Amino acid sequence: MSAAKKKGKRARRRSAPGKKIAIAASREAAQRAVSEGELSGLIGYALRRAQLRVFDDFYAALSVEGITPARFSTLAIIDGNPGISQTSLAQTLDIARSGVVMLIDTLEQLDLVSREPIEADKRSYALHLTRGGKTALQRIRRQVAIHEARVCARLDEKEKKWLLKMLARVGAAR
Amino acid sequence: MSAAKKKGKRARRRSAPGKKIAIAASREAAQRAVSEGELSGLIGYALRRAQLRVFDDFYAALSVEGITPARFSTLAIIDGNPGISQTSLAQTLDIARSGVVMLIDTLEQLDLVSREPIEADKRSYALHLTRGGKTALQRIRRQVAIHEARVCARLDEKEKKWLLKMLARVGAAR
DNA sequence: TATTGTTATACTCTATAACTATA
DNA sequence: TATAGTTATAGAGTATAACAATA
Repeated sequence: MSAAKKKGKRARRRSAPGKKIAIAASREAAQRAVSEGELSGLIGYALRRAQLRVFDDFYAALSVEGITPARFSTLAIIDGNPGISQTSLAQTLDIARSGVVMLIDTLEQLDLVSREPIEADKRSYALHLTRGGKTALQRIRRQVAIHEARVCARLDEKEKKWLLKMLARVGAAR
Repeated sequence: MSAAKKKGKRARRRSAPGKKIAIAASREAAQRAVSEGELSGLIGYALRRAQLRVFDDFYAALSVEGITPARFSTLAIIDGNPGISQTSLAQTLDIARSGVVMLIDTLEQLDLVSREPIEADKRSYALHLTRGGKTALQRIRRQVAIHEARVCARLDEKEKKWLLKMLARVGAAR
C-alpha cells in the first residue's frame, strides 16, 4: 500500500507460490497426472492459457508504471492516429464508448493523454499524447519489447511471424 | 427473460449490430483507416483479439445451454478425471479454489456434476458427472466441435496443429 | 433525429483473506 | 499446524441504457 499511487495498480491474478505445481506435476506425473484430455486440442483453451500467461508477464513488467495492456494499446493507437476521437478509438479497440471514457480519464490523470476540443464538431474531442506521454511511450515501448522477447522466448523469428499470421486469421472479423 | 433459467445465462460482450463496422471499414478503408501500427506485431494484442472472437463464438453457440468456456472445461476435466477434488481442479484450471466453488455450485444446480463424500478424507469431495451430465456433455461436445470448426475455418489441419503447438509453447509454465 | 461523450448501473470473472471442519 | 472447502469482500473489465449538448 504505497501512498503515492493508489489507482491503476493491482498485481492481478495467480499467486507466485503456485508456480511449482506444474514442475512437480511433470516430475512425478504418475502420482496425480490430471489429464486435460480433449481440451488441449481446442483453440479456445490454448488461447486462454497463452493469453493469461502473456498478460501476467505484461502486468509484472509494466504495472509499476500504471500501464496495463489496454492502456498501452490506447497510447499506441493515439500515437499512430493523433487527433482520433473517442468513438473511433472505441471501434478500433472493439470496446464500448463508455469504456473509453474511463481509459482516457485514467491516462489523462497520468498526464499521458489530452482531450483537445475540436472546432469543427463541438461534441467530440481530438485525443493526443502529451509531451510527457510521448516520452513515456518511448520508455514503455522498450519495456514492452523486453516483455515480448520473454514471452516469445520459445519461438524463433519465423515461428513468431507465423503465429501472428495464424492468430490474425482466427481473430479476423467474421 | 425466460423464467426458467435466470442464472448462468447472459449474452456477454459485443453487440450484434456492431459487426458491420469491420466490413464497412475494410470496404472503404481509405475513409477513416485507423492504424493499429505496432500493436499488430505484438503477441499479446493478437492473442486478445483472437480469444475475444473465439469466446464470443463459443458464447453464441453454447450459452443457451448455460455453458461457458470455463464450465465446459470443468465438465471435460471431471469427465477425464472422475473423482477429482476441487483443489486439484483449481490447480488444473489455474484459478483460485474459491472460484471452483462457484463453478461447481452452478454445475450442480444444472444437475451436471455431483459432489460425493470421500471416506478417506472427510474434508474433500470427489467430483463426478451425473448421468445427465454425461449425456449433456456428449451433446455439448458436438456443439463445441462445430464451434471449433467455425473459428478454425481459415486454417487447414496442419496449420491448426501448428498453431496449437505454438500456443502451448507460449502458454507453458515458465 | 442521430451522434459524441458521459454517467449510472449491473454483471462476470477472479483474487485474497478469514473461517470451519477436518487431518 | 496444515489442508479442503467455504464465505465474504473487493477490484478490474466490460456491457447497456439513458441523458445533455451538439449536429
